[in-house]
Amino acid sequence: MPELPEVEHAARSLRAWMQGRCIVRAAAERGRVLRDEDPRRFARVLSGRTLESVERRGKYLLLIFDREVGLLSHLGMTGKLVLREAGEVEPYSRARFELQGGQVVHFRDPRKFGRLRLAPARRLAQQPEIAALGPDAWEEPPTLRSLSESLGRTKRPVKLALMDQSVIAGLGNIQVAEALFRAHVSPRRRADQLRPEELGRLATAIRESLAFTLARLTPVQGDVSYVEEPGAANPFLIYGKAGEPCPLCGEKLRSFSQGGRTTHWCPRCQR
DNA sequence: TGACCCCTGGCC
DNA sequence: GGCCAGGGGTCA
Repeated sequence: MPELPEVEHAARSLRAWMQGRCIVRAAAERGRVLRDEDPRRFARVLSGRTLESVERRGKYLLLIFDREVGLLSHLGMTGKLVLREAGEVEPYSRARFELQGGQVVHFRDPRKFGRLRLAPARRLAQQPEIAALGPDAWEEPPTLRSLSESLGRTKRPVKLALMDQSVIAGLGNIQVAEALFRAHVSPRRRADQLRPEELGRLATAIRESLAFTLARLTPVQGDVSYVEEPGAANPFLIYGKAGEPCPLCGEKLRSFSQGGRTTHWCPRCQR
């Protein structure tokens, strides 16, 4: 369930698995993931192509095949790219790329919130969803200056502003909660009322939180395990830990709803 | 800005 | 059986 670190990891995995390899056959099921795209066209356009490059912008993947065919991908809530041997059945596989030599890369997505869309390679970056993104939180890390400009424009709570992909691209519910905790800033604070020292701490905290999560996702193996999956230990500082003691002060961590999503925080550390 | 929707599985 | 879930989009 991907935020920037998981998508970055997916990009690295794709490069390791597919870059320079010929897709003997591509296929996809008709339905939400492909939206209005015809699966027959998907198969026709991508079969026989070679993956040339994979880029990440925010939570989107931009794949380029043979310099001309582009594929825009978003993993949604439950999307994941996995490498399997030929003939293995992959549950919830919505699309697959059969590689020369027998392996298969599946776009697995139980909840079908993910997306795959063909577009001319040349115009991938101009697709509306990509053009609407703010600076990438990892490639163009936020600074005191960039945050004071982007957050200074909105009266929304800082939690919601940081979740807005047009403000900063790549952060989701977990990374925002973790970064605000690291910065000692309350998620309820009005974005335009943060003091310079708080913005500076927040810029650092965002980079640290992303680096922390990304470090746990490497190295690339045959399969990609997300940081938090059913049964896995929760590696985060406060996310998903409401009711447990704060790792810094021991106060009980809390959660509440903000913009329809759960926000985790420490009422004593975050002001 | 908030409500609701898209989907399915896992957990209590 | 009901609630929850890290994504985005639309509508009033």
